[in-house]
Amino acid sequence: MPSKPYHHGDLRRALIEAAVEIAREHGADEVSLRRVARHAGVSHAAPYHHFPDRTALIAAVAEVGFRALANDVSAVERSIESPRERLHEAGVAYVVFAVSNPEQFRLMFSREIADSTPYPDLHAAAADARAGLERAVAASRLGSGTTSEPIDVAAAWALVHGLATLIIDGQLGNEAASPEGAAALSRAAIHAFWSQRS
Amino acid sequence: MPSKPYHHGDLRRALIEAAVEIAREHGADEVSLRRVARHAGVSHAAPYHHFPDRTALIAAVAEVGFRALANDVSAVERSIESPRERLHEAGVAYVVFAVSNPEQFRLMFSREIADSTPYPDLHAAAADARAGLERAVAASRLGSGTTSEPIDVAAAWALVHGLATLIIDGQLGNEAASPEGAAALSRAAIHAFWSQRS
DNA sequence: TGTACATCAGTGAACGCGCGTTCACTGATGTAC
DNA sequence: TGTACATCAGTGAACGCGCGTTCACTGATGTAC
Repeated sequence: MPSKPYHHGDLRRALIEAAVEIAREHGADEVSLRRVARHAGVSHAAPYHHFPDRTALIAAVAEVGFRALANDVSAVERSIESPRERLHEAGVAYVVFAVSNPEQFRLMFSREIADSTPYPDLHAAAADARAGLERAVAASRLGSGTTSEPIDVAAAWALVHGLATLIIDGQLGNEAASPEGAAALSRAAIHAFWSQRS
Repeated sequence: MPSKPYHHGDLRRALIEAAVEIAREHGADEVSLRRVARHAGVSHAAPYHHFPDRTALIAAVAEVGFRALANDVSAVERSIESPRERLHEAGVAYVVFAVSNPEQFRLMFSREIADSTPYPDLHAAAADARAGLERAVAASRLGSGTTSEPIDVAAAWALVHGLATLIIDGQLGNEAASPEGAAALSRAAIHAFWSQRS
């Protein structure tokens, strides 16, 4: 166990974790390759052996985030029976994830990787997360006979994404900034739309 | 009419317009004080006679944006009679504004000015825009007897803000990227939630 | 089991860049008398 | 109407900064024989 091994061992993973930590502590804007390398205790050129450029690192961080989000949403799916309730709680889980990991959430939707086609793994992870929401919408039969399903997915996604975005941008007050507050607020907002439906 | 007057005349306004143009053409991230000054044809130190720092310029740009948004939403208010319809179209106007001015919209909600207290004019403009939505929600009696009004405002805001954000981030497909497409999509999404209400 | 060698994963110096901000300055404008 | 002077709104040089990226390099590891 040498104190300073020349080879890191799993630098790729360490860099991603460092990026997540820097985002959490200093904001998503502060995630630079040099800073990430510094945080991981490695020279600033080392990351280039693992990522072709800065954007690739961001994409890897976002990928991890989408996998965690998909996981959180799926956990709800497995634990609740009523399809309607399941949709509601999947939405709450989405918002709670964002509020619990605001800077990672920002990274996941940052412009730099808005086009995920160069990053197939990221693309797949994002699609998985979205698929969870789609399943919940489909099972709950949110739409009437006249509304098509894609629009229902878009509407449901927009609601929870809007809640998440507004809360982490501080636009809905401080009470909503905690995971518990966010859950309560988003649950109430979801019910404001859906409570009177049959 | 000298070709290069030493004094600009209305540099403050010109700088704000330059910032809007740079955002539109190159993205909100590209708006720097030096670039804005360059675009306005003025030395890079000149802006400091009109704005104490970079953030103050961003705040001024956001203020203009919020005033335009409030104006668009209010225009709907005056032109539609049915309160329910009015709320829907106010929401559509919100999304259409965002899609028509995506980079300015981004600037309006950028983290740098998330706390608007140091910028009273910005704060007031943002409050005005929000008030328009609040009036529309109140008039439409969105909530039932059991849901309180603030949560209805939050829910309505979240829905349209989510639509706006997802569309300008390219997450809802290319058809939604045009103002017409965005209007159609957001109208459909709003109806997906509200069409079956009494 | 040992050795030669290819490959891999680091290092550290260097590049050029644009940025925000400060400073001493100067030209233009407005005002008091 | 003219003049002295304060104030205002520009200029351009300079500061230090962190960034992404490239490069020649070197230490460590793995593999063929």
